[in-house]
Amino acid sequence: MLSERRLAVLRAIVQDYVGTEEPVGSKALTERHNLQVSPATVRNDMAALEEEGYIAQPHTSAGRVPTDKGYRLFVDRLAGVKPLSSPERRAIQNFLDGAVDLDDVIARTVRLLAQLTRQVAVVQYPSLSRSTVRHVELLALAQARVMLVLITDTGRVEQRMIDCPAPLGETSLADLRARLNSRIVGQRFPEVPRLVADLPDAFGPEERGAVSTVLASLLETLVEQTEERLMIGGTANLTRFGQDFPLTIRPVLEALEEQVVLLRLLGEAKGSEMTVRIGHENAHEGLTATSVVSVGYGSGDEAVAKLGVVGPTRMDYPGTMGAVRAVARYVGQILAEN
Amino acid sequence: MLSERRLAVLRAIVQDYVGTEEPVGSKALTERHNLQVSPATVRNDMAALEEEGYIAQPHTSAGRVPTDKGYRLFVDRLAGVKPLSSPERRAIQNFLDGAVDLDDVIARTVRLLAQLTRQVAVVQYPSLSRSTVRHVELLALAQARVMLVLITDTGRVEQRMIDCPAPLGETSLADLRARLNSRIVGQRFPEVPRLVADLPDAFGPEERGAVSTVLASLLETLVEQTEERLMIGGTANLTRFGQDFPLTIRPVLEALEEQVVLLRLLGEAKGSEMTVRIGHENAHEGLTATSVVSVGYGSGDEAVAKLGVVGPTRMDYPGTMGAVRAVARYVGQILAEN
DNA sequence: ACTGGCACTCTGCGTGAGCGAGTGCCAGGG
DNA sequence: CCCTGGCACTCGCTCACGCAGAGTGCCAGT
Repeated sequence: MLSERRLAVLRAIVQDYVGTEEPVGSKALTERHNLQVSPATVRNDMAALEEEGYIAQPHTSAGRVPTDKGYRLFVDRLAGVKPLSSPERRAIQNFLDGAVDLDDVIARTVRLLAQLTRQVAVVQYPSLSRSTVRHVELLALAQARVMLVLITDTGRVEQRMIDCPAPLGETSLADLRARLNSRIVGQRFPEVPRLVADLPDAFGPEERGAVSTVLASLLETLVEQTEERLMIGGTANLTRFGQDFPLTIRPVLEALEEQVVLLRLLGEAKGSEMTVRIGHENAHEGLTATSVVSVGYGSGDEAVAKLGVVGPTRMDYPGTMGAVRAVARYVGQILAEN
Repeated sequence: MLSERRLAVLRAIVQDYVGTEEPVGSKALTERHNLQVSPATVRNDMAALEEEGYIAQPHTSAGRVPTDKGYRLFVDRLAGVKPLSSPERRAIQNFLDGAVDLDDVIARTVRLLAQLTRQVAVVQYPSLSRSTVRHVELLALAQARVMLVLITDTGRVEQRMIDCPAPLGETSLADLRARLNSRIVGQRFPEVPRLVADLPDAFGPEERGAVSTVLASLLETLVEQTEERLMIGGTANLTRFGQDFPLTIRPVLEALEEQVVLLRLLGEAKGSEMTVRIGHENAHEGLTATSVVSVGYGSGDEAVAKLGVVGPTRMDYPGTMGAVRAVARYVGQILAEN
């Protein structure tokens, strides 16, 4: 168990390192933070912290740098979440209030987060699997061609073209539309297949094929579109990463383009809690030098999607966490108002 | 006027520099390209080319590097468009054929272009202003709440929520829907306002307000969504830019995030012709070290949007132009099939 | 248990020499 | 008139050297 003072030393190291981006030595520590002890004492503490794996020195006779484990301890026990200043809060609200539709909300959120944290922002579109159906629309485009439009409670719209095996009359289409909507509006996506299974039985034999095709397409849309989408912004902030560019930045950019990776990253965090993944905890080669701060957001009490930022492990955790949390809250409000 | 051989020297310089990324000297030139003259002669030619502003030397007694003007000449007169190999063509077709909807087509196109050219790819969504209306749908979500869904001939879907001043009956809504569609389906967006101007007159006084609100919203959607969208990919390729990273890559990333800038860039190129903008021709501070190769694409003879790549001025122009043109063609085909 | 002192170990930076690539110019030859 | 070979010159790059400066570890003293 680490003494109180050693924790204080670790905290000071993290804070200084985040600020200066340079290994921090014992003398500088005693000067900048009034620890009330001499550099020599701090050195002993640092030796102990290093022994435990919380800090490391890049080379002999250089200052110390926090390890992933050190950041972990810092985040878990030493740092709070720094609330935003009220001008910042006002700015968020103003910025988000101007949004006109879901795409716009997401786009604004990304820009906002990137600006606020000066890091790369990632926002997941509200997941279809957790949202409910608001409306299904069927449009006859041509003889045997139908367009399916699906509207969710979060305002997301998905469409799909369907070629039917046989033409479907206007009245049958209207009938199907009415039946579909009465059954599945307000329902969650995973419920839908069960609820529509027997629908073809309500139609005549010559139309049953077309109806089945439409339903199959609907289910397919539900499944396929459950695959989630992301929006990313603030990649220019990666240039503030460090100086050994090509080696650090390249894999990060590659990882960011692999949406699958990001989705897994966001998805792994359970529930809507704020989650911080530090360095190697990310289980992705390109991201071992980055931390991911993520949190769920949603219109109600439950999270419909996640958002977060990706930055160097050497980041301002309290500030970043504060910004992420605040933005998530406001986005939730905006969605609820819709 | 430059002699034939001097043009050959310029071509050789560009090709070598693109390959090696290092200033190229007279000796290396005579060795790699069989120019049939001695280094000394080449030196004289180089001096002349430098005099004319086509090449420059980074420092005294270093090799020569093409200037923007040199690249310009190279692109205009010295280089053709390199056609893709047939395996490449097949790969394009296979890759694009798997797309299920418009979003998917765009996403795949971006990845494809980025992979093929190893540069940053930019694809513009089919512009609403150049496309026609396929269908308008009106859905009553609640008493006085209507959702407007607009479907274009390129498969794009835009939706919008409308709060009406007074409830609009189901039959009136159906009536409005039918009238709207019969008037504007198949029409181009700019025509729409004229075509629907007198529609409210067909309704009774108590509904006219609601109808006007809906129409206003429709027109607003047309205007607002004419604002074009982009998809970007392959930013990881920026790391191959050069070694003085932070200074070159940062402004480029920033420019890429400013969609307005990119849209202007793509938009400036007239018609659907292939356009190459080199370095300072881009008229954007962050992009003076980059070239943009763009071309229009569309389902018919006319371009509905543009796509292109952004890369260092030192790029393989013939290859890049070939890839861009080929991809644009295939995307056009895919859209036409839809 | 903390402190002051001391010797030690590195990294980083500036200096200077040597090398090599490349140039410009000039005189000579087809 | 144009091309060629030769020659002196200019720089940028790399490496070795040396010197500070910062930081550490350890030990003896309070």
